[in-house]
Amino acid sequence: MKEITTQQQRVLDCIQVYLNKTGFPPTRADICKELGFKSPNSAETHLRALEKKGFISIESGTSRGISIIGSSSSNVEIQDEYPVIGLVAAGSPTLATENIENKINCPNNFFDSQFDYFLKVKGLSMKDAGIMEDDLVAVKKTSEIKNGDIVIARIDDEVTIKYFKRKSEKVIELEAANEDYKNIIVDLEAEDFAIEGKSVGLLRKN
Amino acid sequence: MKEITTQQQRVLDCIQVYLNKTGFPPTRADICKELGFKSPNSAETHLRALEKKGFISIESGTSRGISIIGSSSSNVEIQDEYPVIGLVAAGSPTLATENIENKINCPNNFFDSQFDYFLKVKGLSMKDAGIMEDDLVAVKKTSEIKNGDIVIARIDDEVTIKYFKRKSEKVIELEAANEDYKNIIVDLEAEDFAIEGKSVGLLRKN
DNA sequence: TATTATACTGTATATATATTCAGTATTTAT
DNA sequence: ATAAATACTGAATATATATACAGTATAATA
Repeated sequence: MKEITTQQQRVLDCIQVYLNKTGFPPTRADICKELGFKSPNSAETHLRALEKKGFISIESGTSRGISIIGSSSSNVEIQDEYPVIGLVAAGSPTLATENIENKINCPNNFFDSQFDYFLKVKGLSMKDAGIMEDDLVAVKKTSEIKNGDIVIARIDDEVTIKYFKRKSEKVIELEAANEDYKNIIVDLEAEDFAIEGKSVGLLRKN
Repeated sequence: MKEITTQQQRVLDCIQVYLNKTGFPPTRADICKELGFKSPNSAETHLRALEKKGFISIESGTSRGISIIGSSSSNVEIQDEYPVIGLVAAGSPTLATENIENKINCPNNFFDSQFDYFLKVKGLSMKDAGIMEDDLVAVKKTSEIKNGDIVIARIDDEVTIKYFKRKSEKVIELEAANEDYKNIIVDLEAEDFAIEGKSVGLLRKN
């Protein structure tokens, strides 16, 4: 992407604003009116410059045939709705309607990794990892877990959030980040154990 | 919103698909071509029906002047761009371009209160409040502060994030949430003190 | 120094496009 | 039983719009 001049930026912004306001792109005349140009050719030449530099594409012979490249339809950021699920002591954090406390809109690339839902944390077992009561942990449903990951794990019917540490082929330690809580040793052969997902981010509303 | 017929739904879908593909709405002729109609009036009457039922709006006398109501542009939630500012030991966290590390898109009602920027935290002075190194604190520029609020304060040229506690008319205590750090007593008459804002939320990217 | 890019005004025009009018037919309410 | 809504074809037209052409002027580049 080449350099953009001040005037070209104004034209580009004008297109975006017009799109946000009306839902369709402006004509040359619309741009002139908005930016105070007196000739449609002023808009035309700026549009051609923006096209040449790769900021927009222009469909030839088409009214309002302007589209901003890397924006809107071919959206970089897609806004999605994510459910907030309460961390209940018993039972899996399922996405069933009755478990959904509310929903939060945020871009789907908001955290470094894709995620599936927010988990509302109860208790202070991960206090030293900076995870406090009522914090919303962004959970990605996955079983690809590394040592040191913060996981949402289920043992029998109990769900917890803890650090993951593999001790051996058949033993996993779930480590709390609070000395008041004790770690959990899981024998994979003796217990019903499952990884619900892992934390990829955190959100706190004061 | 009234009932929609099968054909009207096809036209509505066609508009959406065309928008996603090109970035601008279709003409009557475009719709005909896509759906196999042989007269532009076929599209016209469907469009008028969709308008009457409140699914779209049509700008009179305007080419491609169709916008889908309750979609994209007329979004209920407004997505905004917020700068991320590094917490530097010296100097105010100004919104000058050179201080902006990057930008984050999120809805403007994301936290319970409006905010102005994200502050990237350095150090662990607020560890026990669940604020860790590199966490992004959503800061609202305000001087309306209550005791117990987490504030971004400046003393002379040093900026810190601490709990706010008013000791007397002219003395304020800035309290750390980490026993390894000592609290700061500010004499308002002796020092150059300012509240840059307060924390209204937190964001952490793992 | 010549050339290219930027930044405009002003006029003109082919055509892309919305929109109306005249029909026909079927289905759904009243 | 009649009106209204749906679902089309087909033709006509006023105008909205892209786009080319003719200029002028300044700044940047080679």
